Amino acid sequence: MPELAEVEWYRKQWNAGIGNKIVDVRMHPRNRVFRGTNMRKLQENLAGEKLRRSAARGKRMLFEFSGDNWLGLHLGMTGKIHIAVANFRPDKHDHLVLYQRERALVFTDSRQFGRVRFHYGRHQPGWWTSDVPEIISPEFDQKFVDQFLDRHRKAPIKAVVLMQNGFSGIGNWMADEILWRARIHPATRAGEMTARKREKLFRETKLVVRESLRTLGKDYSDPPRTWLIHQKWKPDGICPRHRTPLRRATIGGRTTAWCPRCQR
DNA sequence: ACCCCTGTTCGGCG
DNA sequence: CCGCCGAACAGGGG
Repeated sequence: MPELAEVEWYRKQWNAGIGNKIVDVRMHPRNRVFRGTNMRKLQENLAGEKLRRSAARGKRMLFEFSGDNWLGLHLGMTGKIHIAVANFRPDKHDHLVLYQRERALVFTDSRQFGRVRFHYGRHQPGWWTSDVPEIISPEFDQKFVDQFLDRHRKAPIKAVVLMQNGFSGIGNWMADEILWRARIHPATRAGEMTARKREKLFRETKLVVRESLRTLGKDYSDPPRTWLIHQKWKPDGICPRHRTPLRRATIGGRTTAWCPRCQR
C-alpha cells in the first residue's frame, strides 16, 4: 500500500520505541531487502543503542539511533512496519526485527521490493540527502512543477506524476486521484498541457497530499468519500462526479483509471 | 492454472 | 548522451 501518506502512518508506528534501547537485532540472511547493506555492521552497531527519532521523505524513511547510527527503510510494494510483543517470533517475511525490552520493532515485506539501509557516521547518510522538495513544502511550487514538466515533455503526464524526483511520494493511486481532480487525461503528453492545466495539476497535487496526510497519514482513516480511490479498483467503478463508468488502461506502465467524461 | 498488483531499476532502442 | 518503455524482481491473492 505504501505511498507517502501510508508511509507516514507506518513510520509513526515505531514511535512507541523512541527513547528505548535495542537489545537484539534479527535479520533473515541473504534477503533481497538488504541488497547493498552491510548486515553485520547493522547488527553490531544497533545493539545497545537507543531509537531517537525518525523522518519521512516521499516514500523513504530514516530512523536515527544514538551513537551516530542511521537506518533507512523503503516499503516497496508490500512493505509494512509494526510493533510486536517483546518475545515476537519472526515469520517468513519479517526480515528485520529490532528487539527492545518491552516490544519488538518489525519490518515485513512479502515481495521484497522494499529496502533496508544502514549508515554509521556523524552526519546524515548520503542516500538520505536529496534536492527534491517535499510536496507539502513551499519549495514545491508552480515554477518547480512547470520546470519538471518541461523536462519530460514527451512522457504521458501519468508517468511524470509517478517520477519520484519531481512528485516525491506519489504512487499509483495518488497519481490517478490527482489527475482525476485536475480533470486531465492521464495520457496527455506533459509538453501539451496548457498553463491552466499545469496550475490545476499543481493545486490538486498539494490538496491530495494534504488530505491524504490528514486522514490515512494520521490514523489510517479513509480519504473523503467522494474520492476516486473508492471506485478505481471496482470492476464497475464509476466517476464520483456524475457516475460515468471509469475507463481503465495501462499508461506510463501502470494500471490507470480515469473518467472519460471529465478527463480530457 | 493464470493473471493481477499502491515500486524501482536496468537494458534496449530511437 | 538523453529519455521513454517494457521487463524483471518475488510472492500472495482473486
